[in-house]
Amino acid sequence: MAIKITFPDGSVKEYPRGVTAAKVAEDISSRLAKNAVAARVSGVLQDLEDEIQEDSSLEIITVDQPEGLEILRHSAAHIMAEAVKRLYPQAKLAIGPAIENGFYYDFDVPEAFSPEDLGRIEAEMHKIVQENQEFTHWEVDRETAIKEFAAMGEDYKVELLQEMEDDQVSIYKQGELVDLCRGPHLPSTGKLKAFKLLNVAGAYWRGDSNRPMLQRIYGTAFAKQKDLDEHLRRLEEAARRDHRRLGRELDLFSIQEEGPGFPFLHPNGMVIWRSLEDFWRKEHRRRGYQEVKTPIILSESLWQRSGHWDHYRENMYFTEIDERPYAIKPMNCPGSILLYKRRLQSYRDLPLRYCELGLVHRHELSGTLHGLMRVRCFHQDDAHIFMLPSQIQEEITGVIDFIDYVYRDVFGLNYRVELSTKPEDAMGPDEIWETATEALRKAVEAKDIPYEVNEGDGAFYGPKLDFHLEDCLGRTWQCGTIQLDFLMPERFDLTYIGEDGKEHRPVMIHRVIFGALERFIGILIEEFAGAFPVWLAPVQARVIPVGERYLDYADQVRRQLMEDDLRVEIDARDEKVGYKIRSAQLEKIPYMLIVGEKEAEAGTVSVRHRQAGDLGSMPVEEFRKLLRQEAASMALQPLDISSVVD
RNA sequence: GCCGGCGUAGCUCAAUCGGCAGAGCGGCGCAUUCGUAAUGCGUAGGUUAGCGGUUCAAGUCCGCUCGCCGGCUCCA
Repeated sequence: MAIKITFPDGSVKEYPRGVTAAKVAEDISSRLAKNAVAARVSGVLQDLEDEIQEDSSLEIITVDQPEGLEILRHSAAHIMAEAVKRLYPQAKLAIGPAIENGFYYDFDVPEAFSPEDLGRIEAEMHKIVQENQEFTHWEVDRETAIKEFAAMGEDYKVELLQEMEDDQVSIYKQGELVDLCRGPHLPSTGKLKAFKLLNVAGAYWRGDSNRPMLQRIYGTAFAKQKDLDEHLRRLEEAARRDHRRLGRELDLFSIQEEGPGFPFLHPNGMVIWRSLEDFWRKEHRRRGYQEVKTPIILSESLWQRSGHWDHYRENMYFTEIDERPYAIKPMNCPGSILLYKRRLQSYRDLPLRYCELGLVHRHELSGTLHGLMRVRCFHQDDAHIFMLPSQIQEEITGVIDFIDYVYRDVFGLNYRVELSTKPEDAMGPDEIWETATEALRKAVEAKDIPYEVNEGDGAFYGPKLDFHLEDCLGRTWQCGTIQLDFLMPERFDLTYIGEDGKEHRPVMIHRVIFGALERFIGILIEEFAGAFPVWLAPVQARVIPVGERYLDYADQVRRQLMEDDLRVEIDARDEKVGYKIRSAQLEKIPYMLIVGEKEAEAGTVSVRHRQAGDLGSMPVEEFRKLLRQEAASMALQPLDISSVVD
């Protein structure tokens, strides 16, 4: 009895019924068989050793494919679990998935793993690989599975099984390890060549801080040792662009023991800050925003009215003035709302766009603080748009375009969008949430921007579109957000006078572009690895006189450049040129201007760029134009001299 | 907040079994006046995160507190 197997290229071949994908792969080429990790049979991923009983399409999945690598990593997690069970028989298994760049497995063990334990576990894994144990699997009905896992003391697996809806579940076994798993897996443990355990961390069972804390071991695995080495090298490189390290090395900011989560901006960091702020102001002005400033401390009663008291109190700081209770603002919206309410508003004046670089304070859990990325006080580039219901779409779209312009066009950053929906602890009725959520959804979809839905992650007053940026290790941070709010206007009884002379209820958008200046600067530091484009660079050019005799000329050059507000300084230290260049390079200063006898006589500077190297000499005036233009255009790459226009 | 790890000079790191706290870089001083990634010599710099304990003796061992790092939870 033969069955027909259709391959991805459309070709069809006959094989005996019950043939395995492994045999088919072997039939095609021994090389394919060697790299194969699983098969996709009629669209479903399965093991290579599973028998194929009917006419099917077949794709052999190899380790070179993303799915193949994922299977490899998932199998690595199982091998790690087996190693852990051998060394710590009392360990209970929780879950162990493949993740981006690796895998993890959560264990419940009486004592936490130490970093040294990882070495032992890794060594045991190597043994298991050596033993080349086969991965086998079978189906069993759920009730039986529950009994069996209960007998093994695998309480977490039992809990998972109890919540599953399928009648039949799939069980995998390799060596001594029996695990509840959908698969597929490698044919055998010997296929795992390149892996490494990276670190161990606590993780709550099911991500719930009320449940037990388990021990999570993270590891990574690749098809080849070369790929693993490359990945480890990238991790090291990423550590070098960590904004906390660069922040110290480039003297941009610091966080002192006296104020955990409260960053200090140094003179160099402040230059970046001011450049961003100038850019921010200019861009808002031309989009019809009006800048405001609202107080940092406001009466507690305001926060009760806004709902923060009920929904956000845990994150707030409080104080008392003249025996009356006040709160330090965690958000800027109530302040903007008070400004809106200060007078009667006409429909003619809407949309009213108030923007504010507002300093907010939030009590974040100590364990979550992270350099500039998560702090306890930060400046939001906030704005509140008060508008007619008919203006919702256009305003949302305007903000989406604004964010896209800033992220992509200006900074060259890639971002990911999430639509965050109603949280559990939310104000207002479901219908309003639905209306608001749909309005946001409609706006992103109209822009054809891909997005994921982040269920239950909205603000307590409204759903939001969140814009995430990546740091050097690929961790994502929420930066921009657009929140649509029907509820605050209600609570504060906001109104505008409509065409009909009657009072109507406006709708609000709360939005940020950078998110927080602090976080955005953190992202930029890592994105540029500290080598900021000229418009942001704390020092744009450093004049390096080759000897003391040329200090006067160096100063003349500096003055000339400073006339255009360029940030230039002189390295007047009594050191050799090579030394001064090295220091400027390490400080990642975009341009170095070497001046000596020749330059002083000709009125030129010898230009060196931090990446391009020696660019030869040019008249000071020409360099001035180049630098001015590079700064003004917010160029991400150095300009070519020939492109500079007068 | 929770789990684990870590904390020595401004920075990077040494200090054997519990036995005199050190080096390089950076800083400062002197010499040198130099042409595209490190000139030489000298010198200052420490409550070994803090508090308590064990010991003849603690950077080292124990306890507590603080901070940092990696995760989890949470969020701009």
